[in-house]
Amino acid sequence: MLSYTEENYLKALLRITFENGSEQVGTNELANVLVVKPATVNDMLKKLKEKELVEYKKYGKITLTANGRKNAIEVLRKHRLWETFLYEKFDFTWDEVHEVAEQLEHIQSGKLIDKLDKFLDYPQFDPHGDPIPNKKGEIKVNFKKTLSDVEVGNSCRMVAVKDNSSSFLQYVVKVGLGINNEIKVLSKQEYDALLVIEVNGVKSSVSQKFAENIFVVCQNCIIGKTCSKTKCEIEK
Amino acid sequence: MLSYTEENYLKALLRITFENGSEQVGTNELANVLVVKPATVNDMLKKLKEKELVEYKKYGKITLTANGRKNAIEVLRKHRLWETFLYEKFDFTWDEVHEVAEQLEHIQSGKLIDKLDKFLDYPQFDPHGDPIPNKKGEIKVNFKKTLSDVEVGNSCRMVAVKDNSSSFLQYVVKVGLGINNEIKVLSKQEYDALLVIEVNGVKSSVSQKFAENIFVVCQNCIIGKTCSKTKCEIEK
DNA sequence: TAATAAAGTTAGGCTAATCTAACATAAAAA
DNA sequence: TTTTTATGTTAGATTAGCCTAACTTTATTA
Repeated sequence: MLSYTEENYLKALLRITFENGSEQVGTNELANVLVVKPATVNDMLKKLKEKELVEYKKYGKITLTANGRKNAIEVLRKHRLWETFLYEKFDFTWDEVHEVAEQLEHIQSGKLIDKLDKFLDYPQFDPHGDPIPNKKGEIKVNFKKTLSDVEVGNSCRMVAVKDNSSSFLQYVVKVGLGINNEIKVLSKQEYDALLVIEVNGVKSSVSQKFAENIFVVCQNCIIGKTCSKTKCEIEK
Repeated sequence: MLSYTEENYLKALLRITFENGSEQVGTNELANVLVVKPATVNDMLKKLKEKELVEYKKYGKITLTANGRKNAIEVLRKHRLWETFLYEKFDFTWDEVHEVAEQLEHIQSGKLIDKLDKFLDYPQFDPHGDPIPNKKGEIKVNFKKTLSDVEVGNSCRMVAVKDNSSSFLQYVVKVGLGINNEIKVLSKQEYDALLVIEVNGVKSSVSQKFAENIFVVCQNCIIGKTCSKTKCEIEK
């Protein structure tokens, strides 16, 4: 059984791994994320190494073991399921869910999580558009890509906007776009990256600048299988 | 902000208070309930006294202050709301809810509890038939009375049985009784305490022995206002 | 009422998780 | 390649919550 604190260390390691697109994590980096001193991280690392949850050598980088990763993903799964629950069932806003989910993610009960998952009808993404690991520990890819990262021929789903100016938002509406809309990228101009997209059967042309301000997720890849940080190798 | 452990001490004090029908709690008693050593309780008591959550003198008895009681009731409220949630929404059984609620009761979020309360439609009793304190901290009485404790002319609600033998349970069914049924006590024979009760409009006679094996709650009294442990002063 | 038992307290120790301050190593820059 | 900076480590201390063992006070009972 892992302590509340140990779980947080593993979760932070996983998060950094995702953000960096690399398995290698530094002591200071981890200390920053957890808001503790590097010395503290060092102590904990010894314990986690002892328990075979991380691998690291003196002055080297930290990586999660398979078992450490499994535990971290389990915590992440709980966190994101609870966020989804709070958002959908209890009218919490985007900014409110995180803090409470930080606490709820440590509740120990397999049955509770299974029931929660079922209750929410097995959601794949949390309210922030981040993917929820499934029971097997598989995670759909979501690197906070923008529409401009999507390859020609592929589809994605809009989850958020980067620019919140009203002029931009009005433009978004005009194109017929909204949260959760499926967007297919039909073509991309080589010269200026002008995109032709299709939303609800309607085709539109949008500039690169526009595309860079639309956050999307691609729902078809599992981390570690076919996707990298910048490129998403979908076969639909 | 109270720690997880401090909350548990306060909750245990409140629980003992209810069970004893007295505000006076002993160190060993508390240690037994919390499954720690008396010395540990002693240490914690100093801290709780310092924070003005309990009152006690050396070698004396422990009592909750108004503030300590308020905090304890808040934890109890959360515990019982979560039990109700697990039971009603997630198909947990009676025996499963407690362990998980022990964890959930420490989640800090006023909004969460308000929404939970609303989501469950402001329940007054948890799955065990124990009363859920309302937002103001008022608790409806429930001393795990049996049907034989109910005064003539009063009504109560069946919440459990004491005897689990099949012969008894078959008798219960025959009388038309079940969990959550409203029971009105119409009369009581002085000589042998034979009761005439009414359930769903049907009158039956039951023996004292039978009545002593039916747990009921009376839903109309607030602790500290009109009720004592053995007698429930209802004005309906 | 004196002896015994029960209840409560104190002192000293342990572990998990944190800190500061000083030190060691690796990486970057001059 | 040497110096400087960034990164990582160690030692020693602190706090919360727990323990055991020895002691003190209160309650019980012979």
